[in-house]
Amino acid sequence: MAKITLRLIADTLGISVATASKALKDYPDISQKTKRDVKELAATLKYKPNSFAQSLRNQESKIIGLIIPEIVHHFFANIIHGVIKAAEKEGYLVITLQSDESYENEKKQIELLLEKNVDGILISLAEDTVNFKHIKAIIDEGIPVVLFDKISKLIKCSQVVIDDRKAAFEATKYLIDSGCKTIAHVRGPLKPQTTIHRFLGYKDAIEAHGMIYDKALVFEAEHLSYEDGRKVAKEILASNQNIDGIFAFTDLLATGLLVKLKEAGVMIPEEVSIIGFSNWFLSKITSPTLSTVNQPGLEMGMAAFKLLFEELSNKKNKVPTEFVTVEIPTNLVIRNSTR
Amino acid sequence: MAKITLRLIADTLGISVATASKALKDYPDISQKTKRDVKELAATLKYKPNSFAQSLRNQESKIIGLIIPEIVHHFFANIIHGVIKAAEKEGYLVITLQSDESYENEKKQIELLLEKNVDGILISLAEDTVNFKHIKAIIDEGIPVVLFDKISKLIKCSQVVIDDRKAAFEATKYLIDSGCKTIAHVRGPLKPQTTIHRFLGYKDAIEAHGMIYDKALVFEAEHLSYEDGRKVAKEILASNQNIDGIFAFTDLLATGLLVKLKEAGVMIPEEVSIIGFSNWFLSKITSPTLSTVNQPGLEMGMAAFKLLFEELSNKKNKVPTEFVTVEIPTNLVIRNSTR
DNA sequence: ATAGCCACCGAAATCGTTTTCGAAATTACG
DNA sequence: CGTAATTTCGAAAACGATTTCGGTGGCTAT
Repeated sequence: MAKITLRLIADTLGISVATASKALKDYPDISQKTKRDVKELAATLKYKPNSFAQSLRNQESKIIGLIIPEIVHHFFANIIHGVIKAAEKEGYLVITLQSDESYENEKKQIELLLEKNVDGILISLAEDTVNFKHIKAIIDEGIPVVLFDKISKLIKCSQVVIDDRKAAFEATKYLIDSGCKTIAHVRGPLKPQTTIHRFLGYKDAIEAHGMIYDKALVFEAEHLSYEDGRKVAKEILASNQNIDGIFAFTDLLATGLLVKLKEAGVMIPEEVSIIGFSNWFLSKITSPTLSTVNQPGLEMGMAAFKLLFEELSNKKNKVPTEFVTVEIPTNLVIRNSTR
Repeated sequence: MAKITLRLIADTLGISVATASKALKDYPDISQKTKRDVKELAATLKYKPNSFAQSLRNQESKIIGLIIPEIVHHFFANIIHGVIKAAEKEGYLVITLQSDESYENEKKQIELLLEKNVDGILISLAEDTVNFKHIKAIIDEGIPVVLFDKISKLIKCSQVVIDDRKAAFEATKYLIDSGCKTIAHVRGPLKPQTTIHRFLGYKDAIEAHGMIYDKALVFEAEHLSYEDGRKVAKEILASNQNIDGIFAFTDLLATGLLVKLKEAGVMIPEEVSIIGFSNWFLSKITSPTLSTVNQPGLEMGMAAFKLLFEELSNKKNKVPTEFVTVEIPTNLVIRNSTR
């Protein structure tokens, strides 16, 4: 069976390709009858315009790229879902790529996406990425880029973030308000920029409530893993500081802390309150269930696409885009690991 | 700045577009000098072939589609990762779409992918999908399709699966071998076809080891949720059957069971052994940690792409493909919820 | 009859790359 | 020197859809 092209439709109807094309797109200079005929035939033949030809002609692919550090990750999976969902609504499809937190991969993958002529790119920066030339280069080429979550203020483009500092402040404040007197913070390694923000939020809250910030109450986990949560729990137990509240950098750490402390006979939350960060799936199934800060991945993904979409539309209409930074609100999810 | 096209390169070098094109692709009928010149200029101008034009000419997009029921899901996230990884190696990019377990969405999304002229499609069928006309239709159109995980034997194409029945058999056998005398099975709703296979594996194992299959030991969870795991745990407690081993349809159910039983004072695994299915992330952080069947998503994703890639290559070389069903081996992961 | 004005339609250029086929230029060889 | 065999190149035809810019032909108004 032959391919269904405009040519075929035109020939069987005895009209020109141009007329057929215009009929399908409701050009005003085509008679009603011709339009009907063309549309009918197109429908019965199940004509699908060849996207390559369309893209070549219109210089747009209706495909966007999405680069994230890690796919198998509750938060990023939510991001992917949000992006795909929002994109589908506007007729865009999404090519997803994983950078593995590597700058080199990130660079390579941007190339791959550009080779496929995606209309725009959504990126959450890899931990390794300290140099932004590769991002700036594509922006200069006129390809719209929107950054989300792992962003850099040094890059001039629209961004989607949460206010880590404020969220950390709220979490710590909750511990204080619920009666904790000696509150520890378990932070992550230096690499993710969020580490410092959440730490500062913790410090802000301590100091804003008449308590004294004490360096000895800040513990560092080498990796953001369950195992390292357990390790830090041991340190906390050994430190003999009467800690009765812990704000952990992320749920996974918090879970490690929680389980290890429980194993050591500590009552959660009666003796020690624990609050995590991200609201991963697992926080619903620890025992006790984990209080945490909800980091809304779905909303962030959707917001990121919307920004990109606007920029794409502006570009088509030759309207300049002014870059904005959208902040997605977080919220405390109080469960049973806090008083 | 003007676009970098072959035309531009050809003009500045005073040669024809045809020659420039051939020089870049090392055609034997181009002199070394010309090749050098063209390649050099292309490099300094950062020439990137326009993929639309290439696709239009070559009738291939080097993009494949991936449709899964749910992105935010540990197993499927692994699948996505595997597919993307394997595809990237062969120069393919992946458009991912989520069917939300809906047949209608699945149909629509296949259309979207076809409109974008993907070279092939990878699908894990939605629960709602009982009719396979839409899949057969695209196969008949000559678009390679590979099914994985949620498959149907009624569709003639390559598939990637695990042997649910065998895996369930092994899991139940482990319970028996470790001394359990009264083993319950918590199954899911009827919709996922795997429900029946895992149930049969359980039954096989019971009967193969001189035990008597007892319907009263099979509990049905309405949804595959943590909450429903807890609900079933209550039923189990109320049933007074001296159950000392449970094989659950999936880790989430198992976790609900585990937590609720523990809350009720049951010692895990001393009094009741529990084994789940899938080896989700959460099985590493329950307490006790959960024994389970590892369902290797990454490998399945990679295998699925490889099958598709072979079929794509065959198609290019006009070699017919014979469809195969690849079975990815599962393995027991014994942790602390079993004796 | 001529001009003016519609309503419809189509030829052709364009998007950028690939590949066939033939032509030109050069070399080899009897 | 003439002919054959190589090299080396380019014109042109795809691949399909879109859109501009003119055409027709038919009708009305003067």
